[in-house]
Amino acid sequence: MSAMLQQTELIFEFASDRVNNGLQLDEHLASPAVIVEQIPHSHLLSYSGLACEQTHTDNHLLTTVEGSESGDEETMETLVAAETLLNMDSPDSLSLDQQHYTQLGDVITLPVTHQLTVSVEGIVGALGQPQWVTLQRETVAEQPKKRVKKSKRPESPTPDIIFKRGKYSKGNTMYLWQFLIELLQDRQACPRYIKWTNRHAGIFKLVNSKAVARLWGKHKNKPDMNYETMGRALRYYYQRGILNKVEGQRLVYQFASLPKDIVFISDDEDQEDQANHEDNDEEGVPDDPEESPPSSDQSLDDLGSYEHSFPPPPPSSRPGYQRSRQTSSSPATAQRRQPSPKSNSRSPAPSPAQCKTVIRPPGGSLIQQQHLPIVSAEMLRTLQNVQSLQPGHHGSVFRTAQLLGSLCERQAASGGQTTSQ
DNA sequence: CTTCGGAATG
DNA sequence: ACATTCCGAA
Repeated sequence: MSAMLQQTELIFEFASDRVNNGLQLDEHLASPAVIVEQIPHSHLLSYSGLACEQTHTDNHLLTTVEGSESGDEETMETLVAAETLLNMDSPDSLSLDQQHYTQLGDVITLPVTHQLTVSVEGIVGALGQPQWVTLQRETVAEQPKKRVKKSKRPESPTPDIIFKRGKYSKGNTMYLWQFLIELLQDRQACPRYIKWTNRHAGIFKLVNSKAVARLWGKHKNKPDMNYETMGRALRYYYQRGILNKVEGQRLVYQFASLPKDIVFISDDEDQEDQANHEDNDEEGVPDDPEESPPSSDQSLDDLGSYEHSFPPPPPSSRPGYQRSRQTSSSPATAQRRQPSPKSNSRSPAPSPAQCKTVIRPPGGSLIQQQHLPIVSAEMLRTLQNVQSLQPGHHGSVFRTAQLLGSLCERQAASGGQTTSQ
């Protein structure tokens, strides 16, 4: 009983959480969250849908604009205008926590989040830890009651995500990798600007690096952000074991370790393209132009509200991660960093690996704008996904082999390994 | 154009 | 710590 409950709660929870970073959409989500408490899923969704309608407009706009803009800068004007609008009504991903929540009714939202968080977190006992890390820490050993040290990393990047009102603290303290993950879960960006090329392996491609960079810049309020700059940040991730580069393919990177519970949007089982064909990444998705020259972007409005949150520790199945925590918490599984001047032995940053990001299913998510939300199925799926996610730990640096390995692992794991559960 | 790191800076 | 900027070099 409690188990079920928790899951449900979680889901809701992240719905609200997600809001925070919602690039463009957020408010709607918040509302739902509130409702959640009182109502069961279906209702929740319905509500969300309603909420969505409002913002829907913006989203639409955004989408359109971005789509056209993505290809070239010529559309700058349009883009700018769009952005402006966006900003006006929805501060993209930035500070939704405070403002939005407040406006909407933080009272409600906050409580909900808080509660959930507490429940989940409480178990884990992670006080200042980022959601993702939370699990890991616990598993690892975490020196449980050692919050004595808390002072150590009080301000950590995503420390208070949970307890605080939302996830990322007020400003938008989302790391780039987090942002990317979110994007990958965002219907608006996912297939179009960024997409999984092999979800199991954590490999993704920045189709339209420019657009992604722009979004990132928007998020950080750095108008001048560009792929080159963002790329540098990305490169730093290699050393930190957060990302790896998939060589051969151009804008393709791989999460060294990816969250156990990411829910992938779009595609159902995905077309894992291993690395056989080097460059055929698109297929599977029927209609995305991606980088197609023609500017006719059909972008409809999928809008994407991505929700993400941390998963609760499944009650019945506690994730006993098998993660080798050799170096304490190194996410990257002790990957060797070539230079590694300093020995590792510390990985403060929340690595994606441990994080549990749960996303919402696709479908309609809350932002269905026009259509009414229906989500029973989705809910189920989400749950299932959450439970059945696999370990995909370590993604090493190198592609093909790794990929295959991952696949194998996955399969094997599903067969009997267990790890995750 | 993309990719890679070093270096300085916030 | 985590980027952002700038930069010379593949």
